[in-house]
Formats: sequence, C-alpha cells, structure tokens
Amino acid sequence: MGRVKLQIKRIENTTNRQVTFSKRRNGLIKKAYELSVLCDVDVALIMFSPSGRLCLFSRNKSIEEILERYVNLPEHERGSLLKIDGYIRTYFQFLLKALGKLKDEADQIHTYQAASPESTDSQLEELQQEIVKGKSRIADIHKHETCFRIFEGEEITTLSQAEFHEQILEETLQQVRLRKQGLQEKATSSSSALDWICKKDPQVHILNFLESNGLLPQRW
Amino acid sequence: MGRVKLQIKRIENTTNRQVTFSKRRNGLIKKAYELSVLCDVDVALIMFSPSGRLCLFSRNKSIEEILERYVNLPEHERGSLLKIDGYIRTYFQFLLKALGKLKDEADQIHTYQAASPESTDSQLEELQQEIVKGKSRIADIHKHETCFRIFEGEEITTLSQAEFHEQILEETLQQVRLRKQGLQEKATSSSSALDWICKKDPQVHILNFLESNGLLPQRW
DNA sequence: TGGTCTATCTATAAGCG
DNA sequence: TCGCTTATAGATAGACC
Repeated sequence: MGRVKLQIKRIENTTNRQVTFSKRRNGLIKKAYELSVLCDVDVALIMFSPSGRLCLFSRNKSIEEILERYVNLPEHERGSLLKIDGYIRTYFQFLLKALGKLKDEADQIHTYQAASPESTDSQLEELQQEIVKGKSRIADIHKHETCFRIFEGEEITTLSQAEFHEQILEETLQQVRLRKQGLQEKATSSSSALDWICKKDPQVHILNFLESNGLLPQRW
Repeated sequence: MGRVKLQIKRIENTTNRQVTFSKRRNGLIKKAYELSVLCDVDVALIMFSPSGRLCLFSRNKSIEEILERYVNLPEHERGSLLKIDGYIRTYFQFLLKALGKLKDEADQIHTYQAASPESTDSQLEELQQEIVKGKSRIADIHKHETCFRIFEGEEITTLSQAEFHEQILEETLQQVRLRKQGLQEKATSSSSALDWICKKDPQVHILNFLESNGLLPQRW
C-alpha cells in the first residue's frame, strides 16, 4: 500500500526501517484494537522496536491477564497440546498459504513472460527458508511437549506408546549414568570445597526461592 | 475496507462476529509478519477467538522467547532460568503486592466501620485463590523446565545433579513399566479393534498433522 | 466452518517541510 | 525524528457457495 509495491524483506536502510516501523506499528495496533472491539476478544501484542524499545497493546485486560490466560491454557484447560496446536494452526498455516500464493504468482509470471522475475524467486526462497526455520521451531516445541508427556505416566493409553516412552527413558537414563560416571571420576581425582560451591548449578538459587515460597510440589 | 464503512463497536450478530474474526485475524497476522520481517523485530501476538480458541503468532523466536524478553525487561540479561525467574519476579510479586494492598484496605475498613465489608473480603478471597492458582502454575512451569533439562544430559555439571536426574528417571521408568504391564494384561484379556482406535491418544491427530507436514524430527 | 468475488474503504511508500 | 500529502497497494464487508 503505497506508491510502489514493496518486497517483504528486511529494509536495509536504518532510517527507513525505523520510519516504517513507526508507521506499521501504529497500523498494527489500530488493527489489533479494532479486532478486539469488533469481535469482543482478548488480544495481546508485544513488539520490540528496532532500537529495542518495548511496545505493548492489550485492551480491556492487562497484558499480564492475557498472558496469564495464555500460560494457563496448556496445562489446565485442554491438555498440553493446545499450545503447539494453536501455533501450527495460525503461523504455520499462514506461511504455507503464503508460499502457495507466491508459487502461483511465480508460475503466472513464468508463463506469461520468458524473463526470470528475480524478485518473486528470491521472495519464494526466503519464505521457504522461513518455513524450514518454522519447522525446526515446531519440532523443538514438540520435543519439549514430548518430554513433558513422558513424565506424565497417566497419559499413556496404548502399549506402543508405553514402549516408546520406556525406550526414551532408558536411553536418557543411560546418558545420565555415563555423565555421572564421568563426574565421579573427575571428583576422585582432584577437587576442593571452593570448587564445588562455584560449580553449583545456578538453578539452586531458583530452587531455594521456590522452596521458601512453598512453590515446589512434593516430588519436584 | 469493504462495501460499507463499519463502526468500531462490538458486532452483535454471532455468526457475523465469528466471520469477521477469522478474516481480520488473518489480516492481523499477515501485518504482524510483514512488520517483523521488514523491520527485523520481535513481534508476539496472542489472541483468543470468540469461541475461546487460542491463536498465536511470532516469528523467528517462539512466543515463549518473546514473552521471556518481555517479562525480563526490567532486569538485565542473566542465565538460562530467566523464564521462571522473571515470571516469579514480575507476576507473582505483583500478586503478592496486590494482596498486601487489599489486606491493608480491609484492615482500614474493619477499623473505621463495624459493618463487615463483603466486597473487599470477597476480593481478598479471589486474590488469594489467584495466588493459589499462580503457585500451581509456577510449579507447572518449573516441572516442565525440569523435565526438559533432565533430557538434556549435557547440562549436568555436578554429581548431586546427576544423581537427582538419575533418580527421577528411574522412578518415571518404573511408572511407565507398570503402566505397560497393565496395558499388556488388558490386551491379552479382551479388546476389539474398535476399542483400540477409540482409545487412541488424541495427540495422534497432531502427530499425524506434524508428520504430514514433515515436522517431526527423527527421534521424536 | 472456510473459500471466492468485488466494490469499496483503509494503510502506507515516497516525498516534502 | 516527526507531520502532512497523495498515489497506489492492500484489506475487507457483504454476498454467495
């Protein structure tokens, strides 16, 4: 929307990038506002400007309330798969759709003119890279979710699933034992008390904090 | 944009509201995507559809990473446990502070007037319930994080940590084996093909989706 | 629910102050 | 870094399937 059609790729000129950010940020917030009013829904928008400044939007509720609703969803309402489900359904499907459209465009251009349209091709390539990145991120999330599910024994309903979990747990246990052995060998060779304190895991601080506030469930 | 200019106010017709949500949600995600690419910035978008479904957008980083960046802003860059740490430091302390305020208010009212102020009391109660919920959520997040860390053997740096992981893995493995045994016994006694399909884990749908889009990494 | 069509409204790129 | 203007690209309401 403007004098020229512009490629969706990083604007290299810094000033230009900042100006575009300001304009589009306002546009995005306006759209988010309209959506939240028209459809009477919660919308939270978190952005960081090119210079690292935080920009927020939320209506009716505070950002915290909406984040809370988000954070609460996975575990409490519909099971842990909601997160990745929602994620796939929005961003990834959007990407795939955009890719489809671009491919159509490219086809059309290739059909009607012999010259190769570099702009569309490079956009296509970038989008495909984006999708590859998206894939690995989704895989990460999925792995994360799987880790969690494996610890939730009650979710197992099929034999093959139980075997799958058993296998992964055995493999991981093996790895941990190897690591333990390595650490034991190291410990017997040479170590001072000071050494031990320094090497203490940073998470200990958090654990202490959690404990002192009664936040730790029985087992964890 | 459309045949008529429309007032920015809640659309009362339910069907219409849903349709508008679907359209504008896609538009908003597209805009957010363009902004994040053009200006090379982090953007996170969290929405709930009129029917309560979660819709997410983020590019490059996961929603969690961006939320993390948001939650951690006041603080400076620190270690890997930032998420839960930051979470506690902001949201939980916010809740506690609000509770303190409400308690003060309640005290004041109790001092200056004999009649029991139901409103403040009920607010107090709600907040306390909120805190209980917050506690369980924090515990959940922590558990989630711990599950993940346990699978990441390379993070283990102390012997006690290795033993802790080993213990949890052994316990979990034990549980999974018990479950497996139960399922095996059930399978040998009586079961139909229909039964098996019905009892299939709902996550199978997601797994199928992931698989069909080539999203599953080798092992997971 | 989810896609297509099209008239119309809206956002914004580029340019200037 | 802002505001303002204008030509143009893009979004979408309403309709129908």
